[in-house]
Amino acid sequence: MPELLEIEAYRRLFEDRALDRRIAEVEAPDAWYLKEGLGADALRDALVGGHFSAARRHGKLLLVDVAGRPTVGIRFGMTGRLIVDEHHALDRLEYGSNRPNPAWDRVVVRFEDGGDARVRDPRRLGGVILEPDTDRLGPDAASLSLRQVRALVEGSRAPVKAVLMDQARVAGLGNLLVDDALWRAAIDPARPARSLADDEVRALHRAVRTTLTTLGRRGGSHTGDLQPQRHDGGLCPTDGTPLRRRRIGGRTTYSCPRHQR
DNA sequence: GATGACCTGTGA
DNA sequence: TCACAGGTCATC
Repeated sequence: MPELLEIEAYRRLFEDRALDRRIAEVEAPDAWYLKEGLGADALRDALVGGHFSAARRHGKLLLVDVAGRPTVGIRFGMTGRLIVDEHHALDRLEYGSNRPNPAWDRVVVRFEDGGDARVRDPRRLGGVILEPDTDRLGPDAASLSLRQVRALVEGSRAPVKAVLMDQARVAGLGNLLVDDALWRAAIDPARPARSLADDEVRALHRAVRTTLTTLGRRGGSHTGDLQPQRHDGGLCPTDGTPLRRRRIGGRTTYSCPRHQR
């Protein structure tokens, strides 16, 4: 599913290929996909005749600026993809369908030059918003400071995993990235956040950075060390211990009962 | 803060 | 045929 790393890949694709092209037409056949009262007509009015001037990202939210017009926000849910002129940002998407099916195109922006940018989302869990509000998102996980990690875990008795996945506290981390980061930090995902000692907070901060750079280099959230072991009988890549499977923060969680404490 | 609903393709 | 995947939101 798209987490911070995938959205960043979408952002780069958009920046590389969709900027400064005059928008001729907008198709939004799925009214469900337009959020917060936005209608197909309003989206069309906001875009047609303009051009995209920048692509930004905050957590898992992609923000595309339109020169002199309102910004468009795109959320990709867990199966959403961005396609520009038949170019995909990713080879495959974990848990998403990798079959091409134009019926899953929820929003298509056609450029005057004949190309287009489209959001393809089989499961319709994503959505497009006009002038999205980013105030309710925490700091972006890609530039998280040690001080911010300290503030994050301070005072919360929720499982540290739930805290890391709470987009209001820190934006961009999803189930897979969090499991991999906690595995790297050797911290049990179920630990109350505020029970972390200072050296564990440091380890967590380091682990989030390492996870993002390492998996980013490998090509996405699904390239984690834990990923091949996310199944019955999966083993810890460090010490070979059978992994534990639980539900924490409402999500399936894999962790090593031996070295994650 | 935890839980279930939303949505639907996939694989057993 | 059905459990399962999980980002987000409403509700408890």
